[in-house]
Amino acid sequence: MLRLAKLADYGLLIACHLANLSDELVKLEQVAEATQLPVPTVRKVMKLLVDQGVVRSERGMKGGYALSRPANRISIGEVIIAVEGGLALTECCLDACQCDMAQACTVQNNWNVINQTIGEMFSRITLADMNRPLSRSDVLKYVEERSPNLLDYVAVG
Amino acid sequence: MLRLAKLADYGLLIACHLANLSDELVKLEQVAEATQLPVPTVRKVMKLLVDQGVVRSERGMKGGYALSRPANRISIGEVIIAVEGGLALTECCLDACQCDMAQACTVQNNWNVINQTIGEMFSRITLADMNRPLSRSDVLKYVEERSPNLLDYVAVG
DNA sequence: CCAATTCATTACCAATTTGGTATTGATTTA
DNA sequence: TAAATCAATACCAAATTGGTAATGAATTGG
Repeated sequence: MLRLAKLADYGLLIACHLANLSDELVKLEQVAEATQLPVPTVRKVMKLLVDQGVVRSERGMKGGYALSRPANRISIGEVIIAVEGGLALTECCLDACQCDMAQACTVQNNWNVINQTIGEMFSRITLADMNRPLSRSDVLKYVEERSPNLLDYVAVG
Repeated sequence: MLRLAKLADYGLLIACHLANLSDELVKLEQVAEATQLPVPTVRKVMKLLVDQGVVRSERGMKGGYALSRPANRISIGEVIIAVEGGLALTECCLDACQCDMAQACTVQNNWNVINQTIGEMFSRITLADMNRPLSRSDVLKYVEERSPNLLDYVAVG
């Protein structure tokens, strides 16, 4: 139903791995071994994470990778967006609505609302959270614990 | 970030269209025209919807398609699953966890919890809901309005 | 200053997935 | 029996995606 690209999944795995090492710099190959992922793939994902400021890197003999912030200040949404490059459940209505049906745009707009709600949930779950078992009610808390102002921040319909 | 396949999007559009016609049988071509989708594509999606019991069909000269239940008793989750054939955000840990990292499976398990939460949200939003503008707080209600028992139904960690 | 190590960047490829098409068959109505 | 309409199968082309290879740039340490 909802698909998360493998690379995004990898990115999350990698980020959660880094989250367990605090500030220590780890080499690409170490990460690859720890996560059981191919080295070139880890390299690719790392680049994306570095580009988006989720991970910092240092070159040279003592170089390596580490999270650029504490794990509890990096959201999984940030990681996913970094790797997948954006968030969009549907494609229509992004630039200009080509479809004629007025009703279609109601549907599309509703999707956007749903999408944003999920996106906000993802922006509230951190890497630190992901490294300990989450219960279902934990997840719900992330949805519910938003400021009332935010609730209707996005005007619709 | 989260991608919904085009076909699933189409399926939703089609289902929402049918939802506006109550029990009236509509022909494939009419649906194609109304939704601005290619006829063969609509046919493909229809087949999936019929197979899963979301839509009923009748052959012959007075044949056509209609929802198999009232629009407020068909969830968008049902439609999406019908077209996409299942729900899975990630792939690991579906059959057997191949990865060594114990931590990896914590992450994967958390994903499952998140996935199920979203899935349940989708099972609470109906086609009828999708045909009127939803506000963000509406969406939240669907997440919150679950019985307390359900909350911790899925044991984790 | 040079060599070794490690990350950065670019370009590329192979394979799966996906959206879409065409054709032939089955069923109902008139 | 003929026309209309859905059903089913097989197929294709294009886009996406996961993964590879090779070369370049920066840092450390002798």
